[in-house]
Amino acid sequence: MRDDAEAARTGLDESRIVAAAVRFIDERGLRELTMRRLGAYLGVEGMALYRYLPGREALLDAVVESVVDALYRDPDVLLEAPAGWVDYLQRLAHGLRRIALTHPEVFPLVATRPAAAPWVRPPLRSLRGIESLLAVLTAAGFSDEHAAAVYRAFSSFLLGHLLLEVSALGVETGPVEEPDVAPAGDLDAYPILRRLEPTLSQDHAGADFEEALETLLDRIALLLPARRRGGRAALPRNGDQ
Amino acid sequence: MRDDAEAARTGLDESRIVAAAVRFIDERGLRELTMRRLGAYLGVEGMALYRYLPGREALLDAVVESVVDALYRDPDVLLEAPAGWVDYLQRLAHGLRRIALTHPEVFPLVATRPAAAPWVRPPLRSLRGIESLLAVLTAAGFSDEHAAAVYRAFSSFLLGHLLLEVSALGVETGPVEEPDVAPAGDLDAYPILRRLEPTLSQDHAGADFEEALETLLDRIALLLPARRRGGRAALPRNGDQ
DNA sequence: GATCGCCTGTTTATGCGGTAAACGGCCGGG
DNA sequence: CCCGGCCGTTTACCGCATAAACAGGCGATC
Repeated sequence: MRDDAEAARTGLDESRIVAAAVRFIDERGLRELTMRRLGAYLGVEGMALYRYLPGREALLDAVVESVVDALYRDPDVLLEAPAGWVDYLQRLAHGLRRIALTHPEVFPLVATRPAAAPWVRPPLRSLRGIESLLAVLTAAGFSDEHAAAVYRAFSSFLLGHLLLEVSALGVETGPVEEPDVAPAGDLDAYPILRRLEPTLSQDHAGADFEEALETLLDRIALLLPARRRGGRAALPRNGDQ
Repeated sequence: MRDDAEAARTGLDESRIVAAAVRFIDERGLRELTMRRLGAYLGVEGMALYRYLPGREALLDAVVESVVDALYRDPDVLLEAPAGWVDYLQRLAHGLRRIALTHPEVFPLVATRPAAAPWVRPPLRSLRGIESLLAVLTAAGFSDEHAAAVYRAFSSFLLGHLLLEVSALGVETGPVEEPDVAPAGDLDAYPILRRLEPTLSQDHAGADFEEALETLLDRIALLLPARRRGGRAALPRNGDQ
């Protein structure tokens, strides 16, 4: 059924399969992903994938790893030679945010798939990435305990903000949607919500992310002895409305 | 096949089904939940559930709603008559954390299921809850924009912290686990990780949550004119190590 | 250059999942 | 006493993940 011309284009391979899965999810959503459909997407029967992957779960793990590892291939992020811990955390945060926004259908997987070890905190899932983060922090003068605390705080920050940002993009809604009665028409019982609805619908994701990131960095800087803060976290001015 | 004695215990009902689903998930995990299995759990054929629910998705939605609404049935949370916005946010945060820890297998559902409206930010999923939150904030003197900003910041905070806390409980791991070679034995390539592993494995979730909550509340208080802050967010002392 | 074995993708088959539709018994009102 | 409707059951369908048997082409060996 499948002959020469097709076969040339085919040429399976784990990395090709995973890349196709990522594109498939980006295009059609995670819930559409099926072994058979991914096979068809690659011009192949579904069962062919099992020659390269043990099963569907392994495929999803590989998808997550592939997407997260893009951080270390991104020239803008270059996590290996950072100019100080602040710069490092900023690049890390922006790099992960870029990944989340590039693959909004994949990101929930990055965020919620069970981790390899209990201390691996999504969305920072790569051992190499965590090692690198902790190395930068301890080199910058954070104690082991503080480095661990920063890692925890940073991962919570990223998970909360990015998961909410991508979910606001309307990810994962089924194929056809039912406008039902009216879009957001049942707010009559909730007067404040009704009044604030336009305000709530405004997109502040970028600015919120930046502001929360800066605040977190300031808070982290306070863990360091004053002389090593690099100008960060001077006395906060009060009443800045 | 199923006769009198059994039938007496049966007596289906949407709320009974949803409650059973919550218990089922708590006991066996989300991935074990199946219409047929839930039926069996209730002493009934799987198809019987379809008389009360349109389908599996609707069941999951109802599970989420049921778990979240427990907030408003909890006498410790009493969100209707709060003593000030700080107290309100603290009760809300602690109430949700209690829910997350009581139903760790359900919480990822609360956190990631597509919301009814784009401005509904998990894990705060109930219109009533959001209305109440916004009412308290605006009554306390926050502008509409600030109230919305607080809502956004608070939901990000809760989502990040609670999702990570429950996922650290080892939720959703398959039935049998493969210790494979050794538990966390492949750290040889990551010396800092290896050194910090005991530190990272310590459980700081409760203290981290409290500290991040207090910090967030301080930051929120700065949005108010100084006279309305209720003693919160005085000038932060510097260098508190 | 012919043969053989392996690598790769295909076919076939099993069991389970969600769900539609037809079914049948029981119960309360006429 | 009958009958309609409510409720759970049965039967049936299709798609999914996956195991296992299969086939064809291609390169290595003689």
